[in-house]
Amino acid sequence: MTDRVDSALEAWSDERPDLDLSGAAVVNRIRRAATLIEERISALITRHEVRNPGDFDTMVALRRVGEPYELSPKQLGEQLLVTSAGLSGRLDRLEAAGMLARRPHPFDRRAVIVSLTQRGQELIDEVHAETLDLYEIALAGLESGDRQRLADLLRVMLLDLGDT
Amino acid sequence: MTDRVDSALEAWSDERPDLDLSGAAVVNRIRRAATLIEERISALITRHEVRNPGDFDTMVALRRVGEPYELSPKQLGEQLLVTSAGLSGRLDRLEAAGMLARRPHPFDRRAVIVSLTQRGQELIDEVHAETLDLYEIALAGLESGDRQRLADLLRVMLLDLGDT
DNA sequence: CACATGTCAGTGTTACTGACATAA
DNA sequence: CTTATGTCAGTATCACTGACATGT
Repeated sequence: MTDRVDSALEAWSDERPDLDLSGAAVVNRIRRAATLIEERISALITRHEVRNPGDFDTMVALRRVGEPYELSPKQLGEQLLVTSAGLSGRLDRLEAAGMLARRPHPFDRRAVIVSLTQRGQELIDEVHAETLDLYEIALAGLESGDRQRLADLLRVMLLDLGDT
Repeated sequence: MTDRVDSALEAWSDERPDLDLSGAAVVNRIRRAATLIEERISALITRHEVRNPGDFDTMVALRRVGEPYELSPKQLGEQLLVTSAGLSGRLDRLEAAGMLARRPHPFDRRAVIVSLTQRGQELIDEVHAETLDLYEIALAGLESGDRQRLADLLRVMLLDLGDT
């Protein structure tokens, strides 16, 4: 069986037979797989009242710290690599959707504490479960040993790409 | 050695030890690798007068058809999955940058023929060569057999994801 | 006074929707 | 008249920059 990357590379090698495309065969598959998975995740998220992937990531960051699911906008911005103003906008949307709450910091009156609401926690866990299901669909054709091999090969790549 | 996906999954399994994250270990690496590669490609493109990845893809579509590197906006839009108005904007930018030219269709006076200029062709080939170099860097840690294995495993995934 | 935190207003980017001019 | 092609104007989305209010 041939996938779309096979077809695309074939078209290229007709046009440029001088090039070695073995690297492209790997990297383009990675890019294509990421695109397809992201499409599905995006569709999945959209079904859950939080349209924007960035907003969703913001909730994930809060969920990941564990009880009591609280961070300052400052900390969130650093984790998410978003400017303070950009983050402010995300928080506005998420607060309006009832996914998180802002309250004043008890001692530092400049600061704010952002916390995931009950509803926000539930949504994250729900989406997360659905995401794992989606991954299982994507990996259905690979047995456990294949998965491990794939993960190991990809780790080598990531380390080469400077993923600390 | 551990990459960022290892760290992230470890944090998650602290918080949710009930979940099986072996699928996430694979898929998140694919997503992360795609992100890192796309960052580098984006940086590479930006150095070449065509800032926007979509504009670049438009040029690639023209390059790929081979001599004389011509398509109609209609055909381009279908290939690139962009609306006609959206494509029109891309063509405006690329034409202004001297990368392509529009001329009237000889018989159909509604239609237009878009062609890659000499400069556009050179730019595509240059960027393409640099992209292949970039892929080599990403794959430096994998020998030829590993690459083949990786490509094969990813093909299985893509076919499962419905990549025709 | 210098620095930190968070928000707001205005801007830039890019593609979309819907309307339109022209032609087949 | 219906359909096709391409363009234009206006809109939406989202984050950024820079300015600002407040507080340490």
